[in-house]
Amino acid sequence: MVKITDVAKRAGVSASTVSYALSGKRPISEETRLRVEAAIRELGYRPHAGARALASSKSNVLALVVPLRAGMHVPVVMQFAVSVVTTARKHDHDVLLLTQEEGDEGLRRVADTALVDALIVMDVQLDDPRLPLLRSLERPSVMIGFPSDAAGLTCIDLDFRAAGEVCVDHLARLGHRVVALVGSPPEVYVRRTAFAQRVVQGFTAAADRSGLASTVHPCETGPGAARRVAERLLREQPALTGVVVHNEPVLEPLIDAFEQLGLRVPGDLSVTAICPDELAESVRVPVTSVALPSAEVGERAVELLMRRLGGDDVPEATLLPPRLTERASTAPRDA
Amino acid sequence: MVKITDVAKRAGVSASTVSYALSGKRPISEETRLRVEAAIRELGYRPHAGARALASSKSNVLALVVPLRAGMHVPVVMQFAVSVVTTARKHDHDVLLLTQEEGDEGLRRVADTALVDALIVMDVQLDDPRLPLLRSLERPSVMIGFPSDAAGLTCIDLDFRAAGEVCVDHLARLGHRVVALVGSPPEVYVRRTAFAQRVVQGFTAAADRSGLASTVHPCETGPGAARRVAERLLREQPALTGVVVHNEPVLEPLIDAFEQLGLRVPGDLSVTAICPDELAESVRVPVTSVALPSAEVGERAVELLMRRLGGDDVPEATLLPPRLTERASTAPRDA
DNA sequence: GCGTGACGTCGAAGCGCTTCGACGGGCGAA
DNA sequence: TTCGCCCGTCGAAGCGCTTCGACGTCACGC
Repeated sequence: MVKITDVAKRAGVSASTVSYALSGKRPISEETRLRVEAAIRELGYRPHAGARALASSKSNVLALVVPLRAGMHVPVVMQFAVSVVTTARKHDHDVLLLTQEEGDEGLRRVADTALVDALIVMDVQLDDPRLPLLRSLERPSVMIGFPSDAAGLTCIDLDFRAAGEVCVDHLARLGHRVVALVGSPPEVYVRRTAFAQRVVQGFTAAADRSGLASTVHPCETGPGAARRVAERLLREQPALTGVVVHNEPVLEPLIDAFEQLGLRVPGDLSVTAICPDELAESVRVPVTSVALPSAEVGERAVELLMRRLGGDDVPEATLLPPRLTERASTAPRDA
Repeated sequence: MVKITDVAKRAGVSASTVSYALSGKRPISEETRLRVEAAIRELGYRPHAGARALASSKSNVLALVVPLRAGMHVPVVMQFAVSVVTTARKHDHDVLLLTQEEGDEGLRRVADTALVDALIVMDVQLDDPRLPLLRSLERPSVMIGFPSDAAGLTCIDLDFRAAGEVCVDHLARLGHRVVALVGSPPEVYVRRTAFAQRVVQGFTAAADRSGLASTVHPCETGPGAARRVAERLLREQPALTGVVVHNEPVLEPLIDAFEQLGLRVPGDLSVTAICPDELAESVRVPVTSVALPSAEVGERAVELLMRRLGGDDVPEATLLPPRLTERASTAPRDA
């Protein structure tokens, strides 16, 4: 193994000079720096991560806690993880993968052993049990999602409340008067997962504000469940003309079910969704949707952490405004 | 920060004794060990990961390289990753997440800086460009999938060739004489991804062996593509009664398309798939399938690495035998 | 009764890097 | 010309842990 002293010897300087040439924390003359760089290249030198972490008390590793519970849409989680890794690398950091399963103990372990410098936590619940721990940890963390009490924590997410509102407003503007929300599976609400609740709030508030009749229907995944919800909607709300879907796997089967029940989309029924753009685009009838910007959230989350690691202050709450893209699945009511 | 000397002081022993009590690498009297453990608990001591890595030249971290290219089925990747993390934790290791994107340089970096002790590489191609690097690395690695030349490398995967054979054999046993394989998107073959190729080989070999007429059709994802493939199959092979699907996202749309074209499954057409069990079970007509045992592969991959890190020899190739589960989508030809 | 091990513990020497204080030389200001 | 300062570099002191060799003690066998 080639070490920093080997490089120093070859470049004819001291080890500390090599270190400073690498980190840039002290001025080094152009000439020396070039000699050092050449030596590094010639010897294929790589600083030892552990030694670095020990001496500098910085591991340059971020922890990412991913959820694996029922009702989470996997591609979104994956896309998010990839975006975190990619962004972390831009800042010269790596990412350690933790599962929800490990719980508090896992977070405490990687933080206390100085394995990681900071943490990113996904799938936050309103009353998340990890909050006290995260508050007490001496390392910065960013949560994806908003607990009810976010004081002292850095959080970021799509503004799901606004997303629910935007969907309703869009339908209202098109003249729809009776709307329904097809939501996530029941267990997601039971767990009080923050984002699902907020969509409901936004949806209901916007409907009330515009004087629309509205109902909310949690929905299991799978075509069977989609079919049942569709039938139930038509039975209970015969005047229904606008639907908001916040449940990725059910979106396509639901539209299928409506059409099989004799309703054309968007002729008889306008459908909007809160889901990743790729999904909205790939449905047979491209769906007007509010994008789920997982990549952007991941990127911003890492950047928030980097700023905190750099000692900067960051806003506690970052709410990304919803962006609605009109596609083929919505139309004026009288069209 | 509480360190090992603090623990030592409190327990009235030397630091090395604490270390040995923790690692068990030298005998420690019951009594002393209990005192040390008490001190650790009382002080909330956690060994510093970097210091440990430096002193022992073991980081207790594994690198996992995940693919993010088109045509990969995301839930499978995710399930695999989770199983790797879970198993690694059982062996007191953590997992560093790398993306394919980082390429050779990423692998070399984490290996050479001693950030990780070993590597797991997914989505191996027949002529994978990373092979020379992996061979030259001083750290053990396990590949998920088989390149054409696996000499000197540890590989593990489902036996995809046998999986293709098992599907055909099942159809042949049911009396089907004309079969088709609906495969992964074309780019997967162009990249010469190992597992896709092997399914084709097994499928074709088994069909030839049993004297079945057979064709192979790469297929894009999405309902449109499924529909087009279905139409094409019926046009080109009117006598077709058996289909093998090796393309997760297309499975359900394809069955829909067949039924819309007037073919009942399994009445007119028997369908078998190579896909995760959950998917096969969740289709409207539960599909007879060969399971994709991602969790098991992940677990075994980690265990292979652990044995290699422990200095044991392991077999270069581990092929998991296919396991076919009969469900509702296949029936005798004359039924 | 003494040599021989095994057992249990200690001290010291690193592991490879960062960082702090110091120091010599050059230069601008007085 | 001299003082002071900044630039560029060096040496030494750790960072917190593991591991090696050594040492005292005790039990056992002859």
